[in-house]
Amino acid sequence: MSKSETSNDLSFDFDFLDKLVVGIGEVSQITGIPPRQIRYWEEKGIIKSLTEEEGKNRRYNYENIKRMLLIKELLDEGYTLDASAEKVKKRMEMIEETLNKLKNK
Amino acid sequence: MSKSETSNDLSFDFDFLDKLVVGIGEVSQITGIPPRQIRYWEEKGIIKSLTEEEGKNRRYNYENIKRMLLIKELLDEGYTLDASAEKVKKRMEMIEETLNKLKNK
DNA sequence: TCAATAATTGTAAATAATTTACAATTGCAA
DNA sequence: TTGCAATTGTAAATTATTTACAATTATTGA
Repeated sequence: MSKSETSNDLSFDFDFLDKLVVGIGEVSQITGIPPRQIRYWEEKGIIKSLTEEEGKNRRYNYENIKRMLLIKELLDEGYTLDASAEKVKKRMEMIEETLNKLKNK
Repeated sequence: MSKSETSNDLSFDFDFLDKLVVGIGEVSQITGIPPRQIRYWEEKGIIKSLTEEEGKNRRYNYENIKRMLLIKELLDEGYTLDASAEKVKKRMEMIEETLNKLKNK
């Protein structure tokens, strides 16, 4: 069975995560990070919205959300924003690797 | 390690799916179903938004989205909307069972 | 302590996206 | 061709988000 077909096993969920794109309000609900703070992080270049056009609503994917959650954790641990962002970059690579392994299985 | 802690294994993704809530625009992007059609299905009672207050924007969870995708498939196969919804109900129970097994592992 | 910088927060005005309601259209089977 | 299911169109009102400018709070080194 192809990865893109619907099924009740787990292969579908990875396709789902690939397609998943949400707005700032949803990200805020999911992560507990206020929209204002998300915009600030983006302004600083810590995260990037998928939206290309100016003035349109921001869109984030799973990787973005994951990144924000990790940064939030590190901030709580006492790291600065820049240090957190740096650490997360490395951590993201590990996660990405894990997901890719599972996706191509 | 607790299920709610962040990690680079998969247990996190289930927590993520639990928290995932998206608006109608995002659902439309993810599923390919036009917002107008999603509202129509809701009007008919086929799906239900999480929003309690009238006039506020609709919110959907993972189960809702999965349901819509399954209905869309069955419609393409030639089933009526009501028949699709009925079939999906049973299919959802199987999926729910599978997810619960994995969540509590 | 004081100044400087980092991080966050507040908010008004403009714009984007969604809602409801009423209506029209399309497809199909009896 | 009639009837019903399913979908689609759209205007006006409302909700949510954006940008821009500014203020506030926290931390750190002199």
